[in-house]
Amino acid sequence: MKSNADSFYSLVYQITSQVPAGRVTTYGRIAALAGSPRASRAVGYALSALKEENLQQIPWQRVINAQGRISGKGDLLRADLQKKLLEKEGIVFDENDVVNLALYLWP
DNA sequence: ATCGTGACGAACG
DNA sequence: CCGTTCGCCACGA
Repeated sequence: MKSNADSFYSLVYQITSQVPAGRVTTYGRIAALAGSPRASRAVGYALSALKEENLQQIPWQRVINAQGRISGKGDLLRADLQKKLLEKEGIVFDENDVVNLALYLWP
């Protein structure tokens, strides 16, 4: 059986909320957990729809791409904020602003 | 139902 | 490192 009131968006938010501090996950990973391993684009689309209210309750900053890098397309301010928030949680970036997913990837 | 769009992913050069 | 190309999926008009 499938979820009823939970759209793909809600599912993405639910999963994102489960990511603990000090860890990160990728769009593709969330898509897989949501039941669609190839819906990575849809995941990013869902997070882009987040409003200020949601930003307070959802750790969107812990979601990065499979290359361990921040996307924040069209909004570099948001990308800079994301990096700061992650570093604050203990995440370390290398000289190229890339995170070692082998160390922080969740689940 | 069809089309355009997008915080993606992997493969190539 | 960068840019390009193709494929995948969900959503709104």
